[in-house]
Amino acid sequence: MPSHPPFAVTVDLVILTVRAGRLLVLLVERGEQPYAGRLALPGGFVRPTEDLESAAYRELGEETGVTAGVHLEQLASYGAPQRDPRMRTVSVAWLALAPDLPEPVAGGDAAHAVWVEATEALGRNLAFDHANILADGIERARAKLEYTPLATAFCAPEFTVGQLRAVYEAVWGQALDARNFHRKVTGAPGFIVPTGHSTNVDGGRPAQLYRRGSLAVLNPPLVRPDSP
Amino acid sequence: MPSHPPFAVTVDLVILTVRAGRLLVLLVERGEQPYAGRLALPGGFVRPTEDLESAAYRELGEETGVTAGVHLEQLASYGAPQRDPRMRTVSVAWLALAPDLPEPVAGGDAAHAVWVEATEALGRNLAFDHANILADGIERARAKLEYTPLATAFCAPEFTVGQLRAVYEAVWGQALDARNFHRKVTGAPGFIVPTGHSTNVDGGRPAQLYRRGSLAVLNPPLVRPDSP
DNA sequence: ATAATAGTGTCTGTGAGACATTATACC
DNA sequence: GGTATAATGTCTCACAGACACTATTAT
Repeated sequence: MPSHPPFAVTVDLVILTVRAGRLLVLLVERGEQPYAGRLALPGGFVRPTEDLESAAYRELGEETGVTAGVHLEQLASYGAPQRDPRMRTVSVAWLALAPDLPEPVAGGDAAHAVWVEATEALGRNLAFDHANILADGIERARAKLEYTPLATAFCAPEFTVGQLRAVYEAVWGQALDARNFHRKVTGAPGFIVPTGHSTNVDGGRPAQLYRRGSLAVLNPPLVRPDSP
Repeated sequence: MPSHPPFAVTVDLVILTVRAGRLLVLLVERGEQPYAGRLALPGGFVRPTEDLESAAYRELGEETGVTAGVHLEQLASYGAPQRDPRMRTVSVAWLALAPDLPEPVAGGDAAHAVWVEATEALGRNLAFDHANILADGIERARAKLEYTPLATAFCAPEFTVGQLRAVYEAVWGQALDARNFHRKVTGAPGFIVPTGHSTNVDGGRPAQLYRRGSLAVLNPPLVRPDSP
C-alpha cells in the first residue's frame, strides 16, 4: 500500500440565481458515461498547477460566461469511495450566487446547460451525489441570507428594496412583510446605500435605487419566519 | 496532460478542548521533512477505500485515543498547488470538539502530541498552511456556540450551568454575565435538561447538574458581546 | 463571619411582528 | 376614478443587558 494513493480531485458548482421570483440552479446534461443523459452540477477536474478556487472560477466562467460580480464560496468536500464509479474522486463543491445572467448559456462546454428551479432539481435524480451537494448548497444560501448581505449578490448593481425582498422570498420560499422588511434593511447601517436615483420599472410608485453597502455581517440578523 | 492528474488527499484535524478556562488545540511535532521539528495539526493520508469522515475519525482516535462523545464536523478543504512541497495535496480539514480528555495522549502516532492554547498556537509558525486552517477552525467554533448547543460537546455528560458558561468564556475569550447566562440557557427549551442531581465540586452553593438536550438550533441565539 | 458560587428578580431599551396609513406612479 | 407598488408610522410583546438580592455550601 502506497503512503499516498492517487486520487482525482474535481470541483463541482452549485450556481444559483433568482429569476421571476424563483430560485434557479444551473445544471448540465451529461453526454458521457457514467450517468450519461442525466442532469448534473457543472464541474470538472482540477488541473495540476491550479488552485481550488481558480478551478472553481474557471468552471464558472466556462458554464456561464461570467465571473465578475458573482459571489463564490467553498461549500464542502465529498469523497465517498464509490461516489464516482470510474476512480477514487474527491469533489470540492462551491456555491456561486449570481444575478439574473444575460443569457442562459452559450457555446462550448455549456452546450446543454439548463436553469432548473432549485427545489424541483432535488427530485430530478441527479448524477453522482449531486443531489446531496445541491441540498447543502441551497441550505447554505438560505442560512447566509439571514446574517450576511449576500442577497445583494442576486441583484443587479442597483436595485430597489422590493427587488431585494423578492430575492429573500424566492430563496426562502415564503412571503415577507414588505413594511417590516423595508424598515429592517434600510435601518441596518451599511447594508444598502441609496444611490439617489429611482425607477418605476416595477409599476406603481417609483422606488429608490440602492447599491450594496460595506457591511459584512448583519447584526442582528434578518431571520426566516417559522416554516409553517 | 491526463484528464485527471493524481493528487494526494489528506485529512487534518483541529481538535479543540477546554481545560482550566483555556481553549486548547492538539498539535503534533513533526519528525520528518518537510517542516521537521515544527508543530502541525494532526492528520494523515486518506486510504484508498476509506470515506473522508472515516479517515477523520481514525486520525482522531489515533491521536486522542477517544472517538465516542467527540463532536466532529467538516471544516473546509485546502489545496493550494505548493502547500505541500512533496506533491500536489488537497487537505480536507475537520473540526473536533472534545471534553477534557483523560490524558493528553498516549503511545503510537501521538508520541509527540501536545495541547497548546489556541490563540497562542496561531503565532507558533505552524507547518504547511496549518495556521490558516487553525484560524478557520477557531472561528467556526466561536460562531457555532452562538446558534447551536455545541458548547456541551466540551463538557462531561453531566455539567453545571457554571461549567457551561466557563466553556463559552474560554472559547470567546471574554467574561459573560452569570445571571443573564443562566436565564438564557435554562430558558431555552431543549437546550439543557436537569438531571435532578447536584454537585458542589466547584465550591460554594451546590449546583444543579444538566445533560445536553435535543435542541439542534438555538433560536434566538446566544450572541457574543461586542469585542471591545 | 467570610468567601465563594448558585440561583432568582427587576428595570429598561432595542427590535421584531402585526397591522394602518399615506405617497406617487400608470391605466 | 381604480390599481399597483413604495414608504412611513404605531402598537405590542419578546428578549438582551445591566444590576440587586437571596440561597447554600466550605473554611
